[in-house]
Amino acid sequence: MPDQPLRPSSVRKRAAILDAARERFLADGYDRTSVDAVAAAAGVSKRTVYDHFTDKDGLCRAVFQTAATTLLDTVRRAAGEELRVDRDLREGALAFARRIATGTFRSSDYAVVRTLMDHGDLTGVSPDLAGEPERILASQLSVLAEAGLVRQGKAQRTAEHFGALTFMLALNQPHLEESAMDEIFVDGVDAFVRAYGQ
Amino acid sequence: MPDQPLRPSSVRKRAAILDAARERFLADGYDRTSVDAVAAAAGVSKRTVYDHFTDKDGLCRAVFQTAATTLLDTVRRAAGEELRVDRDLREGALAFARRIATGTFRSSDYAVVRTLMDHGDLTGVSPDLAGEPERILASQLSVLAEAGLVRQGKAQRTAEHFGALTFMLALNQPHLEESAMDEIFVDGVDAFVRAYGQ
DNA sequence: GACTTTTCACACTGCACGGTGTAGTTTTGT
DNA sequence: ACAAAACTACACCGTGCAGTGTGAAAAGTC
Repeated sequence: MPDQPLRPSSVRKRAAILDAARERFLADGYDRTSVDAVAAAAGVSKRTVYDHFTDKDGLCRAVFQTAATTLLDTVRRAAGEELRVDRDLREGALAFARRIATGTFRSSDYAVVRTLMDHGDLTGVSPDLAGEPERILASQLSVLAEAGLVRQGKAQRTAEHFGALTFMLALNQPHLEESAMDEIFVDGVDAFVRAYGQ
Repeated sequence: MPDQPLRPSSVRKRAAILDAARERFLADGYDRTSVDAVAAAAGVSKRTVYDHFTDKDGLCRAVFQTAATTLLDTVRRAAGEELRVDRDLREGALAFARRIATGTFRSSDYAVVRTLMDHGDLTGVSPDLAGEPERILASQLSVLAEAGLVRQGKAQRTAEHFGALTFMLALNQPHLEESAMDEIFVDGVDAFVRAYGQ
């Protein structure tokens, strides 16, 4: 089965469409974004969009899939590498937050996932991705808790609180300067450490 | 100027349209909600909708206006009456959260405001309502801070953290049971008191 | 250079929906 | 009872947009 349509230009165009779609979806929302607009933004014929993705919903699913994958990957890696038992909690938590921000905010993956989540039929795309980042974080926080660095208790809730004090707050603020975002993280981590550190 | 169209039925229909619109907007989003659907849900002719509100955007603004007004009113009253210097912080904060929930979640005012905020031209409807609840809360927290009940510092940020740990978390959870929501509030207030109480 | 795949421009269909016009019917105040 | 105001049913227009068909051009492969 040599059904590998790996024409390099094809791959490039596909990526361009995905990028443009993510950008447009994020800026204008799924409904307000026309496929024509995506095609134009990608510098591609509208027909080509439909050649790569069966319909608008399929395009949406692909964008979501991509963003979700890199998001989860970033969270997993950052959690494992920054939230260590041999490190000061405040320091590690702040580094974690910053890594998520630079790794997913810049490419808008986090925001895109939140934006497209309820919109469209993402059923089956990523099995209950909702709350998955928190679950990953919770599992790592459990490790820290057993080492006595973090207050014992509901790990899931602890993770939710961390996310609320940092990412959620940052995402709910539109037009955010780099410095303002970092201030949110510093303050959020500060409050988190006071509430959950020991 | 006898330009008072205060026909009682007219008032009732107007309210019915507003209610139906809020419900539909919240369930399906602004774009996915057709005026026909609102009219049907309100048990009213489509033409009547356009008689009361010039266009879909006007309807949106009216819904937003209404929700925002009751939201701010509820926050203001609850903050003044529950967050008092002669009361235990945890107790007051929990009562505050619960009052906001029963006062605005049940009628979806909080969620509606957040949903319609970016959508449509709300310019001039409510001058920078974004963050206004937090500002009210911040001002009340300042009072508590001066009484030594709450950690001194950026009052605005403190308010944001309270909101993040309670309302934001509750709103981001769809299909929330009454008991689950209360648990979120209890845990959130708990964390808040540890981080900001003294 | 011959062959295949991919892309493009373009024209076209169908539909959902925002918004209007109108003429008749119901509600309501006096 | 009467007239004004409010409402309804319904037909209608325009538009924006999802999605398709096609045949020719371009890009890439061998």
